[in-house]
Amino acid sequence: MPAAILTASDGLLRASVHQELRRRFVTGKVMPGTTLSTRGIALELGVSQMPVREALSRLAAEGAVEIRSKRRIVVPPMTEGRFRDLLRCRELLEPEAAGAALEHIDAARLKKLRAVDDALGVALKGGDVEAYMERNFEFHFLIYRAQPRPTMTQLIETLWLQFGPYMRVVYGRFGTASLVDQHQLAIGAIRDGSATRLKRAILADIRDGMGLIGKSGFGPGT
Amino acid sequence: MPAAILTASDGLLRASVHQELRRRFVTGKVMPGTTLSTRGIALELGVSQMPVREALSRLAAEGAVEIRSKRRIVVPPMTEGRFRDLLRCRELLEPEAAGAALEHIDAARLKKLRAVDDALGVALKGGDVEAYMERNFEFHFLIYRAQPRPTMTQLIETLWLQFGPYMRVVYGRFGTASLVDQHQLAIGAIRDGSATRLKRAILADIRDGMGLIGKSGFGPGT
DNA sequence: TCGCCTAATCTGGGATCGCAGATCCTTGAC
DNA sequence: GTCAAGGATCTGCGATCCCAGATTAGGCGA
Repeated sequence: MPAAILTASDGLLRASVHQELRRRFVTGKVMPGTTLSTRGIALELGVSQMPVREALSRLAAEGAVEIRSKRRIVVPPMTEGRFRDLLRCRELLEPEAAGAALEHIDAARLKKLRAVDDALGVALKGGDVEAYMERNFEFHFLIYRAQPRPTMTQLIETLWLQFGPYMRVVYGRFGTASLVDQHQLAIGAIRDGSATRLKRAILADIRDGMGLIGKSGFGPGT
Repeated sequence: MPAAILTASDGLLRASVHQELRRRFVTGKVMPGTTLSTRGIALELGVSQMPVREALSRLAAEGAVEIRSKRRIVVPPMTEGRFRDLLRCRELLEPEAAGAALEHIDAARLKKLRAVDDALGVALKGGDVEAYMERNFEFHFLIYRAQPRPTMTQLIETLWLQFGPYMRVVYGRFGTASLVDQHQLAIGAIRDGSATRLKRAILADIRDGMGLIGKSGFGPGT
């Protein structure tokens, strides 16, 4: 049952596939430890194996999937070491990106940010994990992508690609109820044009996730 | 004339091809504006188009090559905006990576660093641009890779992948004579275990390159 | 001699085929 | 009932084929 048939109308088929898989990763629609197969995804998406192969190859390059020995493509389980590593990179890059983006956030984008944050709040209260992750992704990258230059944003995306599946597990285990909406602070900082406060809000938001992780631990089931 | 025939003995052919192309980029063996062809590289490396395609696809994902419209894969020319963007990321990540790596650099690695720096000094004096770039890459990543966790190093590698071709142009235009060997300061800082001085040395080394760029400009020929 | 149009060629992208190896399930022996 | 062995099957990877489109060069007309 092809849930989402991709067509070549978008241009490059491989790009569509990559985009679709990427979306699934950052929004936590795949779980760590899952094994993926080119043929399976190809069937599901209604395309040939070829574009799927190249998309998975790219995801492997970005560290989102791991190609074990042969014949097995898995979403790597999170370990404490890898988690700390990724977190350190996020703490380094994301506040910086937000600070650089600040001056490029116009009124229209700020309005969109508020709208996304509203939707995020609803998902948060309702305990809708998937919606929360989608909105959260949208919120952060609305900020980062405001920068005219994309390099740093691309680096951050590869980090989210690796975090996504694991965050989904953590949220699924603990729910989103205990999350504080740090985004309000970010919006306030943007409104006031304060880079310092914006950076601090982003940092706090990142570390909020870490709080949950600390309670969760890194069992083999993750 | 197949300068380097790759065989599947290494394991995955696509990985070998990717590695080989990657090496060419970071050491500046390809020039900005060059067009690459899958068939051409496949012939040169003695492999089929397929591994080359996937390798180029990965390089495109990493920003090292650009797939224009259709039928053209080019090494993107450097622009001032892109350059500043990449530079900012390097300034942010590389000193941090070096600082984190410091405690993991043992005597053996330090000895290797000195050896590489010696070879680098020879290349610098002799004006051998290619050798200089190879040694320079080796030097930096001997430090960064000392970290037990690879994420930050991988991010930095994608930056070098984009810088490499352009640095080659700059060095080719101005020579390496005017470069100061900042690496001695780095080695001294490592010997003394001073993270602060190490970070400063790395930052200075990065900005040294920028000095040349400032004199070079971003003509359409780049 | 110059310019435009067309055809041949070369490109990348997708589909399909074949292979080697790993996994898994069945079946048979104890 | 249990366990192991062997085959069937499914996997990813590389090779090859084919197609649409873009580039280019050559030829024809003015």
